[in-house]
Amino acid sequence: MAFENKFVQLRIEKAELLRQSGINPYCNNSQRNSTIKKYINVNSDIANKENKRDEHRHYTVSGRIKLLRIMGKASFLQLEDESGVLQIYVARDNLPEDFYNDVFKKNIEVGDIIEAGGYPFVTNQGELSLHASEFKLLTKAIAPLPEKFHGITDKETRYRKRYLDLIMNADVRKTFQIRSKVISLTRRFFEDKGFLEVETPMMHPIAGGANAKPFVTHHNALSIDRFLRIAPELYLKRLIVGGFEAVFEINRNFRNEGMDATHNPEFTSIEFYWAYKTYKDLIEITKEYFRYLFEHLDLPTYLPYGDLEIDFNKFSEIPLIKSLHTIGEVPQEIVNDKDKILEFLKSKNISVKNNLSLGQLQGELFDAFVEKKLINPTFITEYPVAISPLARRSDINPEITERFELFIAGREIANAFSELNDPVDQYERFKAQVESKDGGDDEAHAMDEDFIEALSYGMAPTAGQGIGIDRLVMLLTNEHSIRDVLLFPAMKPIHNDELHQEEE
RNA sequence: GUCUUGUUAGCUCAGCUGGUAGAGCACGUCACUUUUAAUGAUGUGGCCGAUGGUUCGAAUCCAUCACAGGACACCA
Repeated sequence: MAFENKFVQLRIEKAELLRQSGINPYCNNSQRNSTIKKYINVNSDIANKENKRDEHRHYTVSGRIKLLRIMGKASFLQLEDESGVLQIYVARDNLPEDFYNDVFKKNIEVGDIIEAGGYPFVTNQGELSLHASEFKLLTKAIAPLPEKFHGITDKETRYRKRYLDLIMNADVRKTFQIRSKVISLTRRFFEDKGFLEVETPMMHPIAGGANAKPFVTHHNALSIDRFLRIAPELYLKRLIVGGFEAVFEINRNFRNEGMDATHNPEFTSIEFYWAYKTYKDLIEITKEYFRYLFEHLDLPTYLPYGDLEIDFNKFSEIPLIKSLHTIGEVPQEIVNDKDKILEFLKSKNISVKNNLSLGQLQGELFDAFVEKKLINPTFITEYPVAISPLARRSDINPEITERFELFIAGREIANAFSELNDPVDQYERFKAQVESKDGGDDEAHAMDEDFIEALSYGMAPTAGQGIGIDRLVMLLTNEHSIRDVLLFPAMKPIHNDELHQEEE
């Protein structure tokens, strides 16, 4: 039952007492005329004034009481708004008669949202404060806040009740401010380059554009199932067919897979497509994009990430096959021989699925021996065709594609390629995917004939790229769980009956 | 999915080889007009995650389940 907690009960009683004495505990006529940050900036000169005060100035600030120290006839409280923290000095004799004793001391407590008006002064201890002559309760908090010193540290509570986490942990607010800035800067960067922001469907008849298990939903009026999109790729390419030459979309993708420190069922990515360009141009624009982000976020390009240190000035580039030997230390002579790779993997106790092609095995080698070693930003290029169903073949070597993935701190951050625009080749690759799907690979790409038809009308040579925004923000904020960069990460329901109610 | 560690008051945490449930903060009451996690006195507050088992007796031991953290696997 709601409100059964005894502390909540007590505070509800206080709200009732306030009502009875004519004070609305949820009053909304705020008179705020300054944020706390502005107050602190404007009054930074007070320390140098006579008596360390200026009674001619008057400000009204609002916020949540984070700390309260009642000392008889005077009290100090720490007030926090979005912009900062300010100490308020409240004394009995500066307020209307009986207000301090009957209202303030009895019914105001930590967690309440209040408003205080008064003049700036500096205390004996040297802290700029506000000397209150007006005091108003704006919102009574009936639930007590977590402990004032340790705050809230339990990760489960922090994720399930993010509002509490945000109230108690200023650095968490900071992380999400950076996240917001990254998205806003990303949008501006691409707009300034002449890209058009578009919105493509979230509900797809065929889950395409990536290899992943989709979520399924149902459209009642049409009696058909729809898939939450796993990637916007195929729709964005249709727009290139239609004549838009540079498009991007920043939005959510949904994948019905496991959850861990780097995977949430819904995650945010930017995908952009650029006609008359190749993956080589994407390497350049990616470097430029990172420079732009660091400059506008005002971040040093040498960033710590856990035990690692990442130099965002040091971008390097190496073909996948070459990286197997030079970075992964896989013997040079085996990397192009299926049987020798299988033998090698076996000797390293790495088991792989049966019937993998050479390209897939090279991918396995890369995952096992190279990926984790890529700390500074590294473009791995020239992926095998077998693991790149939507990428254009190299004109020089038809077994590899014009593709790169960007790795930072041992993690994939971006995936890009010159797009496959030969409709017949694309059709054949879909067919190969469908065969491996029939062979048991439930994440293989489905046939999308509508997309093939679109390609048939001709898509200009195009390069396209996807960047995982969540993982990028993790890098920039030194966070090691995707849940720490998602305001409301996916959580299992706490109670069993919630979990199974759908089945009944 | 596997392994592993957790789950005790609103919050942060103790609780040893099984023997009446503990502290700090918060909250109540009292004192205190320049404090800084204010201070001093005093008091209230528990389905010990859930269900079974072992035992004279379980927060503690065992099993199962739920949720969470970490690692691994999967997800190119």
